[in-house]
Amino acid sequence: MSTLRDVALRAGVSKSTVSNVISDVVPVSAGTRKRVEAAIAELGYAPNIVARSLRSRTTFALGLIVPEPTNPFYAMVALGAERAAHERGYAVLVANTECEPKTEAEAVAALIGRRVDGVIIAGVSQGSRIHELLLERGTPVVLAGFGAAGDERLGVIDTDDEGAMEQVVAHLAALGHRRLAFVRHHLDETAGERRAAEFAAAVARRNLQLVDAADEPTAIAAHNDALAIATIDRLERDGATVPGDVSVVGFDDVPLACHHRIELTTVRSDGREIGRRASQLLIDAVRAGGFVAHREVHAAELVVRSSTGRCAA
Amino acid sequence: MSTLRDVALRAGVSKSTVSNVISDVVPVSAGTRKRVEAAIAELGYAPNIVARSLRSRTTFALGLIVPEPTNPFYAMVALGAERAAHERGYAVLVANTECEPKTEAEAVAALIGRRVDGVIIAGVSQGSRIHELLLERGTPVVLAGFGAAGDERLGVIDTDDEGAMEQVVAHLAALGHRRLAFVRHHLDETAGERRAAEFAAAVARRNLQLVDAADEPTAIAAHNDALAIATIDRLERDGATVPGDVSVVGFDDVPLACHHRIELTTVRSDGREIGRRASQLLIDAVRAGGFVAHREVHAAELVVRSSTGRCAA
DNA sequence: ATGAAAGCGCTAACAG
DNA sequence: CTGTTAGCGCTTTCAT
Repeated sequence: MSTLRDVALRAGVSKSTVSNVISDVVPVSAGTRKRVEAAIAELGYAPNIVARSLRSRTTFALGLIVPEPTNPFYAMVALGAERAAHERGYAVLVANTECEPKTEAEAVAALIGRRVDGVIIAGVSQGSRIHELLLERGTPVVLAGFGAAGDERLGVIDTDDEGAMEQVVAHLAALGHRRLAFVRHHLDETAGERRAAEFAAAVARRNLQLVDAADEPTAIAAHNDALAIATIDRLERDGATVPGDVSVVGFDDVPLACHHRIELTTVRSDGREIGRRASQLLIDAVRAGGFVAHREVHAAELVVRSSTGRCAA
Repeated sequence: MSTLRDVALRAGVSKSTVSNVISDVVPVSAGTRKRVEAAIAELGYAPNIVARSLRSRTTFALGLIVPEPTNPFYAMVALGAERAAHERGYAVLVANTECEPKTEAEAVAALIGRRVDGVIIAGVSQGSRIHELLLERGTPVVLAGFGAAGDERLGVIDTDDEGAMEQVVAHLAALGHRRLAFVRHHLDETAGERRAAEFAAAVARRNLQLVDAADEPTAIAAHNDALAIATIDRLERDGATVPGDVSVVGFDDVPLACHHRIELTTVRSDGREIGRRASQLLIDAVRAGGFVAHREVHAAELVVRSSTGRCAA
C-alpha cells in the first residue's frame, strides 16, 4: 500500500506538495499538479484516512445507534442517515443495541474510543443516559425519531407523536369507540413510553376510557405496525374480527401495511427523511465545532385503511 | 481528552508501562498496575483507537456492504455480522448501496481509505467486481448470503438456493402444478440471478413448464417474501384467488410471513446466523493475516403454509 | 509555489 | 519489570 511519501518520491516533489494537491486548499502550479496526479494514478494511491484523522483530530466518522434493525422504520432512519453522511464524506459506525443497556454502553465506549465526530441515536432503552455521557465528552449528539427532555446541547429530530395520537384518537372517537387501549413493544424503548402517554392524554381530553388490551377494548392502537399486525393476528385467532369487533391502528406505515389482506390504518412517518436530516444537522454542527442544539418535529399523518371501523358495541 | 502521556505522568511511570497494563501482554508489577489503573479511572482515559490503528497497521474495523437495508433478511445479516464483530472488538462501517454500482464503488473507496481489515458483502449489483478490487488490495472479503464464481481467496457463506428451489418445485409439483413462474426483484442483485436459474433447473428436471408470470402460471415462486406478498396482492386485486387459482411461494420467512392473513409458504433462511458466521470467519482470517478462502452452504428449509394448494387446472 | 520539520497518540523493539 | 527511542502516514506552520 503506497503512501504520500511514495507519491512524492515518484513525482519528485515533497510530501507537503502532494498533500497540497490532494487537499486543494494551498495553490499548486499546474505542472507539478499534473505530475503528482500522474504519480497518484500510477501507484493507485489512496490517502490513509486513519493517519489523517490522527493528525487533524477529526475522524470524519459518525456513530449510529440503532435499537431494532429489524423494524423497517429504524432501517429507514439508518439508511437516510448513512447515505447523507457518505455524501458528505463521513463514514458511519453502526451499533445495533436491541435496547439492551449493556450493549448500549459497550457501543458508546467503542464510539468514544474511535473518536467519532458525532453520534446519531435512533432509539435507546428507557432511562438511558448515554447521550449525556457523549455530550460530557464534547461529542455532539442528535436523537433521531424520538425526543428527550433535557439537555440544551442535544439535537432532536422528532416525530410528532402528540399530533399523531390526537389524530388516531379523533379518528377512533369519530367511529364511536369509547373503550380504547394502547399496546407497547416489549422492548424498553423510550419512544414507546411517550407515545403511550400521548395516546392516554388524547383519550383523556375526550373523556374516553383507557383500558388494558386484555380488558375488551373496542379499539387498540399499537406502538408500531409490527405490533398492530401481531395484535390483529391474536384477536382473529381468538375468534374476534377486525375491524368488526375491534379496530386496530398501527404506527410507521411499513410497506406491508397497505397489503390488501391487511389494509392497516396507521400513522405514516418518514424515517428516511428523519435520518437524513439528523445526519445533516450533526455534520453541520461538527463542522462548526459545536453541539447541534436544535429541535424540530416532523409531522406524522394518519392513513385510514380498513383495520378500523364503526364501533359495534 | 486525556492521552497515554497524561496517564503516565499522573501515575509516575512511562508511556510504555501504561500501554503494557492496557494491552496486558507484557507483565507489570501489581503495584504499578494499581497506580496506573487508578490514574486511568481518575482521568476517564479511553485509548485512542485511531492512533493505535495507525501504529499497529490494523484498524480493528470491518466494512459491511448492504444492498437493501429495508429487506428484513439483509437487516438480519447485518445484525448478526455487526454483533459478532463487536463481541470481538471490531467496529463495523456500514454502507447501504441499494444495488447502485456507483454507490458500491464509492463505498469500496471509502472502506479502502479507512483501511478496514476486511469486508463483508451481503449483496451487490449484477456483474459487480468490487470484491476483486478489495482482494487485489489484500483485503479479505466474505460474501454473506449469496455466492459467486471464481476467486479462491474469497470467503463465501451461502444459502443453499439449489436445495431450496428443489424443495419448492417438488412441493409445487406434488400439488399438481405444471405451469410455473419465477418473479425477481427489480434490483439488479446477483442473488436473484442464481435463484431464478436454480428454479428453472429444478423445473426442467421434472419436465414442467417454465412460463412468464404474466402468462397464466398456476404457481409462482418469488425471489423473496416481500415480492411474494406483492404478488399475492396483485393477483387478488386482479380477481384471482391465492391459493385457489394460483399458488405463491416466497423466500426468507420474514416475521410477517406467518401472519394468519398471509400464511405464506416460503423458504426459511437464517440471516442472522449467516451474518454472524461471516463476521467470525472474516475476523479469524484477519487475525491469521490471510484471506478467508472458505466456502460453506447453509441449508434452507421449506415452510409450507397456506399460500400454496392443489392445482385447480 | 515548494520544502523541511514537527508532531497527532500510540505500540514495539531494545536496553537496562 | 520498566524506560527510552523510533516511527505509523498524514497535515501544518514556517521558511525559502
